[in-house]
Amino acid sequence: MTEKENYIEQVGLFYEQYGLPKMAGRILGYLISSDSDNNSFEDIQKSLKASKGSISGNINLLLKQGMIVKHMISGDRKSYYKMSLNSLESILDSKVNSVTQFKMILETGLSFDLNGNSLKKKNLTKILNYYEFLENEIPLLRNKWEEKANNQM
Amino acid sequence: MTEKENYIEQVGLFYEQYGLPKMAGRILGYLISSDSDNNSFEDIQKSLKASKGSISGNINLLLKQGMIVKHMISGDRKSYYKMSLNSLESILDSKVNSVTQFKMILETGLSFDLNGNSLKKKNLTKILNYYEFLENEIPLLRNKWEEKANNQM
DNA sequence: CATTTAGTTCACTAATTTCTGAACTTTATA
DNA sequence: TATAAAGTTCAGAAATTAGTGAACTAAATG
Repeated sequence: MTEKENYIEQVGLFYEQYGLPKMAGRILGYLISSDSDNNSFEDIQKSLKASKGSISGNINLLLKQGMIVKHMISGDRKSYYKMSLNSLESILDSKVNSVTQFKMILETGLSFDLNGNSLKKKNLTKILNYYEFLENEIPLLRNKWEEKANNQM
Repeated sequence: MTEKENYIEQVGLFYEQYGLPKMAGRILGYLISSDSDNNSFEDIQKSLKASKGSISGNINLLLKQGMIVKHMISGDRKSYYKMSLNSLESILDSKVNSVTQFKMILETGLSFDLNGNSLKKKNLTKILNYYEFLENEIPLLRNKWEEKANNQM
């Protein structure tokens, strides 16, 4: 196994921790370590020595999640893929989403606790406050990044 | 299925999205919606109608991840569990960790790209900057929360 | 219009993860 | 010292998820 192949496997394992199929992680590893932005389906499939079915499914998964983008080259009917830049802000957006979801879960759960003065309820309310804090702060972070990114251009 | 049982299943599904076993999520749902902080192994097992083995394994998983804590009651040899408060800050810490890991992955990946001036390299460097930004900002967020939490007491 | 190319779909298989239940350990009580 | 209680461990079963490969669609080319 070359050093690069080994790297690609590591990226696969890294993303597996976060719930993606290993193959999707390998595709990201391939895109990160490749020499160009023009990575065709075929390049990816041959490099990763996997079936067309698996590459197709995982590419579409990554597209749906906004982690990669597809682009075409005129006069060429292959599809090309690269890491997505526009997903940077959306990473924080989706974070806000899950924070909001969890807040709702906590609120619903607390509504089952009839004994309103319990220590338990107080503690969970603290957790609720924390998620509310994050819900407010993350969009500020998003703005801060956008400003910074604009200034750099 | 009672409304509460239904809630517990929903929490199970919510956490499954984030890579926990459904049963671990159900345990969290049970702890959130229960009337007290003193939830014994037996309470949990009987409520969730699952095997002792599964409850044991999943409780220990949640303990290891710092999502719940165990406490004892004197004169009683059962173990009791509740949601963990001290994990609030550690949520952000572990976020920093994974950001740092991903930064390393990007850096390693870029080192395979020999064509140093490519557009691709420039774009990935932007992603790298973003993760660097997060790596710096998240600890500030942690501090801000700590201050706020201290003032509230 | 036949052929090639690029990729998708899907039934089946393989791999992995989770759950169960019975045997076991450890500590407490009669 | 037997019995009980509380939880752990682990082999095997069940369920879920991922990957393969062959048949298929759609678009482009000869």
